[in-house]
Amino acid sequence: MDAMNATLAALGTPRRREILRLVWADERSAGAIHGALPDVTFGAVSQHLRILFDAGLVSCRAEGRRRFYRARRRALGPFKSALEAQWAGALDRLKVLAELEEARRGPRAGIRTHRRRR
Amino acid sequence: MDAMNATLAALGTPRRREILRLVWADERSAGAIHGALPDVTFGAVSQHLRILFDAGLVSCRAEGRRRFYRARRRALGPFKSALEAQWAGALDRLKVLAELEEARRGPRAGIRTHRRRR
DNA sequence: ACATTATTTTAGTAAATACTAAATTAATTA
DNA sequence: TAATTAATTTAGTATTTACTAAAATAATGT
Repeated sequence: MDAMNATLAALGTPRRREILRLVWADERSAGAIHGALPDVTFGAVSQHLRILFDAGLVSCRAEGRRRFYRARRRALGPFKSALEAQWAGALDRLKVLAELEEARRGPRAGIRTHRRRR
Repeated sequence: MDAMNATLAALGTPRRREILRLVWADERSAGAIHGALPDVTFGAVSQHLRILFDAGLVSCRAEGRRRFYRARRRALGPFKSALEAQWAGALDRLKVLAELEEARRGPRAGIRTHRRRR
């Protein structure tokens, strides 16, 4: 997969754009990112971070047991301004929430799925 | 779904970017687009065209029984230059083919799926 | 060593997606 | 009118994806 495909695939979901936004201005630990996204598990956040990292859209700095992520704004090139423009609107956060709700998929929180071996 | 989400979701697959490229410089009929994509059915192309149209990334002009599609380059804003840059490379067509092959999903051509009522 | 904390990875599930083949719609032509 | 052509839409399937919960990994602290 070339860089363009990885970039556009990674940016193709509202969830990952929300994560990218959280690490846009400052770096944040994976746990802090998860804390800002109350409707998703830590595991899911970690998976999205990996996709963003593999696409080269975020950097990762280990410090102790934490890992700090930060948007690689230069790597986003022409997409940088488009994302910033969208995030500029004051009511945008509400739109993003509605959009996330609309775009949700997969099992819902609290639904029991399966049990793993002990 | 806001415009940004529709745009990035539509651009998120190599197949739709390939279609967009085909209608980048000149308009083409749906059939001509299908003709340039030998590994996909006309129906699948039509579905992709609808997604691109709904996202506002292509325009559609009916003439007789044909429909001519064309990229709405202005609507692509900051993505325009990124796409053009990727398409500029001479060997890019080969890369796109490899990428499409890698990204293929769904039933393969020739596999019998089901039979509809007569 | 053991427990705690932070994160990743794995295994499994539900939903979305990309696709095919067939049916349908619509415009043109015989 | 019926046949032909161009395209869309529908119904059904396989694959991918986004997710959860649990297990595993890794660093730190006791």
